[in-house]
Amino acid sequence: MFRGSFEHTIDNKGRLSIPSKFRDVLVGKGDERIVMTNFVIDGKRCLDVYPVDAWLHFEEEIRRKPKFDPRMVRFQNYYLGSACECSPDDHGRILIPPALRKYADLKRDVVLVSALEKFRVWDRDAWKQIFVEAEDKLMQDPDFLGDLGL
Amino acid sequence: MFRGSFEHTIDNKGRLSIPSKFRDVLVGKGDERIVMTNFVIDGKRCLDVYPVDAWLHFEEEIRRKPKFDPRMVRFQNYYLGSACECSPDDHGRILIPPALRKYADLKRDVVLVSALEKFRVWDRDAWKQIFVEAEDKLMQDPDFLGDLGL
DNA sequence: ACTATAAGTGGCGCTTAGTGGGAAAAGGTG
DNA sequence: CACCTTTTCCCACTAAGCGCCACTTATAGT
Repeated sequence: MFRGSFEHTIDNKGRLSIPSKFRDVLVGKGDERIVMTNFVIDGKRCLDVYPVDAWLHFEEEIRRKPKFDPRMVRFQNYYLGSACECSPDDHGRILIPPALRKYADLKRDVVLVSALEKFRVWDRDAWKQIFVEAEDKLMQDPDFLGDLGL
Repeated sequence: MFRGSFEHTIDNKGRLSIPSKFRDVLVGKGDERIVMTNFVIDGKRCLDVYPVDAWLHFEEEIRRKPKFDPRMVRFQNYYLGSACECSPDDHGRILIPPALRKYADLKRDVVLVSALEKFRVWDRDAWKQIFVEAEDKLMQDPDFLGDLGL
């Protein structure tokens, strides 16, 4: 399980260091390969990154579902269609394909944010907006927080 | 269960001593690891700190809930996304990640305040305000206090 | 009141994580 | 087949993290 958020930078060759705490999780699985694809939350684009085993498990679940539901076709086109597998180099860096980098508008400064069994990569400014909006909306809904035991 | 509040200082490397009374609780659990994340009360930001077992239990509850409710997505981004696990060094100090330190505006002087199964870390001035505000509002609501048997 | 013990704070130095850049290898194109 | 671009592997630099030791203040016991 990934935990925490980390500010890293993409160098001018398109390489991104995976935070060592995330890499530890991958090493623990005995397979450092990851799969990344595009995603969007609240109208803001980011990348979803899965350990390869979690991704395969996810694919398997998808395969069980009705294949010709038009929504499922769209989902496959969108989410599965862009998926890209890669392995970190010996410094724990991954090379983000230009298409995905462009999609999520990743320039230099990015944030890697845990999301349970996967993590996400955001442009730093976009993440800031997502974060403060989440903070605001949550604060305005004390009942919801109360239900969670906070 | 944590109890009490303690004024400590963060050294210039970002390390913070956990009060020995809090540490005793962790030692009693047989696992001194803690998980901290950001939180906000009455518009003032602080850190929530959980013993690792309490945090895992909490995560488990979250995982049961509907994953794609937008409020839950926001909550995951905000609360879980910033969560950071760490262990105290042999003097019982933890290193607070820069991002969290900045978030809660923790400079040098902080207060660690118990909150049942977890505790919170506040900038000392912010805590002062939270405290007197709580005092004021309570005094103006004698019925509420009466219900509590005070 | 004095001593002994523990708690909190500070600082040094080694290690490792994160980043950058150059050279070799691979792949694609005219 | 030669040339150019992209990827991969390597080496190097910097700064942050972490273990260790030392000092000071608080607490407790005689």
